[in-house]
Amino acid sequence: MCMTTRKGGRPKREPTPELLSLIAGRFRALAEPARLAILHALEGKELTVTELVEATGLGQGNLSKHLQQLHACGYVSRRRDGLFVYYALSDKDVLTLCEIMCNRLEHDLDESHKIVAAR
Amino acid sequence: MCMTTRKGGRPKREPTPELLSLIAGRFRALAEPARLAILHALEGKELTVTELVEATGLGQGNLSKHLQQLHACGYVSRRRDGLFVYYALSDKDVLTLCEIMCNRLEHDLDESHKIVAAR
DNA sequence: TTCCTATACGCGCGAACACGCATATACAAT
DNA sequence: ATTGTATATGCGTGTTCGCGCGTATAGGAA
Repeated sequence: MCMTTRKGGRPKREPTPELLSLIAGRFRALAEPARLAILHALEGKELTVTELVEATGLGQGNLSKHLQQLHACGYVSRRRDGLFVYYALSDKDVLTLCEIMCNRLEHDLDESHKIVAAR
Repeated sequence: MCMTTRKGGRPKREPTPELLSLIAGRFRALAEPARLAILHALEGKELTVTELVEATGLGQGNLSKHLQQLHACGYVSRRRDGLFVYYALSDKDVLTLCEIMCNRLEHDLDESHKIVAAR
């Protein structure tokens, strides 16, 4: 894990329960298909809530709540322009996280397929 | 996100709801302080369930269930030796994921601290 | 066999959460 | 002011999930 050995012999921070909860909360924000769909829709472009409603098929109220969570975790940024609020990805790490997870999934699904194919 | 543009102009796979659910499920397995504590305890060494009970302070039954989830996602591996079952990290990516998340958290907390200190 | 230890599993409760719906707020236009 | 549009927020409900407790299963020792 990340919080054990800091390179260079610096003080190793044992993960307190509070720290673990914070990290878990960040993962939890990504543990929902609807929010992943939002992040995917925002890849590359900046979108308003209404555009996100169309892109994801979610209800407006529901979508707005998901956006609050993503914003609270710092995954997306908000910009108001008149009536519209534009959301955009504010963290490039989140794409890396999803990519790693996706590669893992691909790998595992390939293995499952091999097992089925091998019989 | 990972499932949009495949380098080399290969067919871009639009994320189906099922795929998003699978990815979300993988993140959800990491969205729990208890499971993060387990992964942290397993870093570097292989431990039995009883050792993990001592290391994490979790109840045995509860811990066993968490281990099932981590195993189902492929994060940990199992090895039986007599009465004991040894668990170990089976995926190096999970450490990368936690490290990225931890760095994000550090960065955000630093910014929060700056805001407090600047006033 | 019987007994003991280690691990897994089933049940019930309470908390957290996603969703739909209604309503409130923010801003622009007239 | 009023009206309309865009976004946010509160409520009620159903579901998921973490946890504690008891019990079942697996394996070893006597």
